Amino acid sequence: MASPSAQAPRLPAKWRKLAEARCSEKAERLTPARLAVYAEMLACEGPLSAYELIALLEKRQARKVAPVTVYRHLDFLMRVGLVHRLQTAQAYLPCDHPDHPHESQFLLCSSCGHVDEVEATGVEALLAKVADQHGFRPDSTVVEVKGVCGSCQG
Amino acid sequence: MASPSAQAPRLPAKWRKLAEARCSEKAERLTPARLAVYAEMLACEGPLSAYELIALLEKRQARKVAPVTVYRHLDFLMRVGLVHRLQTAQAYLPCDHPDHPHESQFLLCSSCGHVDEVEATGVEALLAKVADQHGFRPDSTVVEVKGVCGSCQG
DNA sequence: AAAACGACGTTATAACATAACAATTCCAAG
DNA sequence: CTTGGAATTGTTATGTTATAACGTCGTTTT
Repeated sequence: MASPSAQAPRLPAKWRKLAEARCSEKAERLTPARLAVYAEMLACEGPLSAYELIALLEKRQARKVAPVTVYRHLDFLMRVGLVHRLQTAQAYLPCDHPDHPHESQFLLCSSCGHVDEVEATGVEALLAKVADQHGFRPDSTVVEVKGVCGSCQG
Repeated sequence: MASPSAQAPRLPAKWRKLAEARCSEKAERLTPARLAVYAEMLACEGPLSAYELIALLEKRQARKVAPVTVYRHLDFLMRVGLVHRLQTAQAYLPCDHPDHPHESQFLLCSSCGHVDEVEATGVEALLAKVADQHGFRPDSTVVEVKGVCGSCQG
């Protein structure tokens, strides 16, 4: 039988601890399968489509992985705040600082594909103000900026 | 043969003028097929998925409409700035004020489905500033806020 | 007129996501 | 400890969204 390391990439203790913390906060269970998906995403260093993730998991685990399985794990990881969905890219990205719940803004480089997750002070407040001016009560916000990152500007 | 009004909903002169203006600015051709799609979207008063739009067009024109056809027309309409795509809803919406090019923010009511397109001063500027602080050169932005609109709050 | 280009039709397929239901595992209450 | 309920996972199928590839037609440009 294969060793555990063949089942999932190494997950640094720091991230595992954070994951456990987020789950116990919400009384959610961090199962091996869920952890394996999270670890795979962290190992990848960048956004992944659901089907790219399926391909990686199938390679890693040497068996078929049904789409619905991965979507369920992704739903879980988003529910507990460990993963974000990039709405403009139909892709998923591990949260950069899962130590606290938050709304983020994303800077997507159209040249290299890198995504920077930032938590800019003022953005959420401004959007809340704008919503209020229109009599709108906001629940969640999506802010994604496409452009060219510093490294890709000659 | 059917009258023209059976082929497309009535499109107020004002909107047609604006559409023509936007197209000539960009040296794009406003063909009858493109106009028909735009008119259908305006007649609907709300966001439509591509396939909902296909269904409406098929009913209106009494013939099959291939998805690729509608997607091409949508691409065109977005290119000239007459239509926006709601990234969080995979849906399309005619621009509320196509008299000038702009970036918008969208307020999506999760209760009634209404979408308010607003052009809040400061939002784009703030996002530009945030991007700059990260050495990022922005090309386009997506801002979508989910919540409950005024009418739906008891 | 010929070449180049853009628009549109047609067929097929790729990519993304969920429904429905069965089987299993986990955990808490009795 | 065992039993019952709830959450998780497996399996199969299907629904939804979007694009690829290629041909034809019509207009514009040379």
